[in-house]
Amino acid sequence: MRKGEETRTRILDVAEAAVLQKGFGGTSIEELIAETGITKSGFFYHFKDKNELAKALLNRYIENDERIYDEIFSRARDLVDDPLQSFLLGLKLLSELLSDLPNGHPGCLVATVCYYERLFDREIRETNRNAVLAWRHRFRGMFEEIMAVYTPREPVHIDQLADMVSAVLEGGIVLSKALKEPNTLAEQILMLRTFVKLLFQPSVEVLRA
Amino acid sequence: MRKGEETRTRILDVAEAAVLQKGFGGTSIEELIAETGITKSGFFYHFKDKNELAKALLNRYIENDERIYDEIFSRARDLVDDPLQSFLLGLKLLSELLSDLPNGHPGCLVATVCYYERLFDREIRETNRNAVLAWRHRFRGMFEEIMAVYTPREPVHIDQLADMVSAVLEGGIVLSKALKEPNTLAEQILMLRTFVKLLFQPSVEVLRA
DNA sequence: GAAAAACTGTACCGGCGGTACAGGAGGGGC
DNA sequence: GCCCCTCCTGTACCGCCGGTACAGTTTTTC
Repeated sequence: MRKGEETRTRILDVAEAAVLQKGFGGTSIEELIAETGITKSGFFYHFKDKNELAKALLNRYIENDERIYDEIFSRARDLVDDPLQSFLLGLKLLSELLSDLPNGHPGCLVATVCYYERLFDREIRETNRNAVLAWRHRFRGMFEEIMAVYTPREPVHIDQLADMVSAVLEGGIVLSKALKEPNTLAEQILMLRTFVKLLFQPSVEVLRA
Repeated sequence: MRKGEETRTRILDVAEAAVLQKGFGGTSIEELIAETGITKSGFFYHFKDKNELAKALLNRYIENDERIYDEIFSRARDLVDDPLQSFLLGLKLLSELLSDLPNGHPGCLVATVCYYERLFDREIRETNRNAVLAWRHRFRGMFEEIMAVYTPREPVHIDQLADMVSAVLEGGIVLSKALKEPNTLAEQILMLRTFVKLLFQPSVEVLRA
């Protein structure tokens, strides 16, 4: 019971790194068992096929992802009262966390899955979709709190605004990986921060009035 | 000579659609030749291996991509004189073009390649990197023209601002695909447009003064 | 110490990427 | 009318990989 979990985790660790570098189709089971130091039979004891591995990988990734956002934004919430300032601080903390990653962001499994849709069953695609909807829900909640206090200087749809956070994150990851510039992702988060600031912060002129 | 080009193009067409749906690793040569109606020998006459296919695919994709941006933004340039208004119009045209795609954006090969890095040789990764740098260069040029006339309301690095266009595009594609909501991409472009507008347009308050 | 969990070993299948090589159809130039 | 070049087809083969099957063994847990 306990030992099994550990091996399973080790397989998932190796698999996650491999999949983010080579995609699902480019990652062979043989290579995973070689690196994990397990036999093929051992692998199939834990996962009945590659699809099941993908499912476990994606679920674990999403859980971890959610946990990180929970931590960052609840910490920002604790430090600052105002919802706008708290969100801006959260983005700052996020960008710092991302720029502290030594080799850059390893890649997002949700993006990997969406570029592999036809290879997986409906359950995985549904899980993936729900992960993006959860991001939307999370950021939407934050923008609702902000909009209860501030009025945006331009009309925006709140869901689209929430999605923009996810979009800049995903896009930033792609750029960072393609450019081999780890910092690009953190910089993009800060660009997004500038946008949110501009959108909600009363202008100097208004304050003067 | 003529016939060969045609077959080659047909292979690339089939391969591009397949790769964007299943990734490189998930796309088999056998399936490509089945759909193209060609034999395996015929395929290898045109491309000596999968890596060469990837190279041709990526180069063609990038060229086409550049062509589309050229058309859209030069058209916007013709219609409007002011560099800011011209860029905003370009984003509008781009979002319209994207929302007119019946099945949504099929996916970006540059993103696919960056999630497959370890599978390809250095040449392909370099090509991919240069494609992203070309986007940066393109949008940087536009923002330079804008900044010659307008002053941003918040301090921004011009390269990061240029990268944000690419980031929102790439991120929007990921979200659109994952959510199965074709419109999300177009909406994100318009969100970016709102940002650029806010960043450069003199506020109402200033105009009143 | 027994039962259950967590594996190992072996043998096998079919699909796929890739190689090799021989040969043929069709068109353009001489 | 012949030749050569491009553009393929056909056949045979290799080794890797995903996956199956299943019997046997070690390790953990209670």
